[in-house]
Amino acid sequence: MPDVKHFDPDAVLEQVEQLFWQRGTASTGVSEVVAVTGLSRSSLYATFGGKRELYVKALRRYVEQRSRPVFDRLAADDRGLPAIVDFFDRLIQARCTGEHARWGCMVSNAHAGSESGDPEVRRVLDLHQERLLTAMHAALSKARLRPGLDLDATADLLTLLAYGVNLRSRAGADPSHLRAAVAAALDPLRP
Amino acid sequence: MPDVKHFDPDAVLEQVEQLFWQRGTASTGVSEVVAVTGLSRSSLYATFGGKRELYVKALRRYVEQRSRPVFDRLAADDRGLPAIVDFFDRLIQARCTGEHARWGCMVSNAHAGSESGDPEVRRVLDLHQERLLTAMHAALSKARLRPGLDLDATADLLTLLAYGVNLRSRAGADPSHLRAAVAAALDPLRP
DNA sequence: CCTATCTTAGAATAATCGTTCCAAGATGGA
DNA sequence: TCCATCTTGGAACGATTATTCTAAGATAGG
Repeated sequence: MPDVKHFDPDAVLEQVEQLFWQRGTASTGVSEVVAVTGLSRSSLYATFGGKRELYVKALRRYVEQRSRPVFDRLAADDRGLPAIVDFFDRLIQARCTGEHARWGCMVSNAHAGSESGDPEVRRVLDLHQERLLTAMHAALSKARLRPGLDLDATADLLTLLAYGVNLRSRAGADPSHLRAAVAAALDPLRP
Repeated sequence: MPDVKHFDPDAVLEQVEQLFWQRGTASTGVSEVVAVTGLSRSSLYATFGGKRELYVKALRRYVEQRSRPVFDRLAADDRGLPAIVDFFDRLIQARCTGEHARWGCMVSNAHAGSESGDPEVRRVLDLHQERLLTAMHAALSKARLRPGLDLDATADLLTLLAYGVNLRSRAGADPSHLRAAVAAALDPLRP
């Protein structure tokens, strides 16, 4: 039997994900990927393909490993509006402090870059959007809300708000302002 | 007296602005700038400096020539909520149809890219944000609103919503969904 | 221990990057 | 018309880009 890989592909993919997340794909060279991962170019290309495929795989990993658990928690939370408040609190916390502060959201970043022209990337963006929308809708449907409220439109609104938070947090937005804006969106929903 | 320029610098800057707006700075080469403008590299560098300064100048032009008039109109509109409805209608129209459809907003795009790390770029982003916030606040302050509403927080919310619209429009978001989301944000403001 | 088969390190590739340079061309006051 | 002074076209620059290739190293069944 032949030789086996001398590294864990998913651990490497996580490093690559963080690199592309923080700095984008267009302004990150393969040399930097090599430097960060410690892999040789041969191993990199043999395992993941070219730079484009590497980026798509890293983006997919972000959606599955980072976004998915958060969306699932939101969808499964039965508390109603507090579930949504919690979602935004955690979002703002993650975007403004800690390890990934001021990195924004990798998917939101992909929207604005030239990578969004790639059909394969676009499909990942749409998947992300649809999942967030669905989770938000589920959480909303379990809340006691002001009568006559349009659930679909409100879910759309809160989803767009999340994208706005992601974007502005990258430019150093004040977390307390972000929290106040979220409160302004959620307060009028109450009966 | 020496020779004079054989071109109109602002007309060229507009072409460059559109190039960077649509494709971003990291994935647009100086060769493409040369190709689109018809200028020689000498003239380009003598007039605008290097690529970075060219991008910043193009971004500044966007903020002054594209955003500013729209924000001014919003701030000067005395109709109250209809002024804000109008702002978002025009925004969604511009982002989803016509000449610049699916380009997003150059400033929003800059948020997500690596260019947002540049302090000079950051200052332009902050200026844009502050102007939009101020205009939104002015328009809100002239509206008949539900009592007890937090004007500052609501202005923050609507500003973030605009960024969300900008982002999602680039990925082909359905304009009618965007309009419904905006309506969901504005409806509960009414008394 | 041998060897078929894979992985690895790193040199080499051609293309493109942003920038500079120089000679030729254009300008308008003297 | 002459000329000092700027602009212009385009070649040239070294650095960096993504990708490929080759030779050496590692592996595990026979």
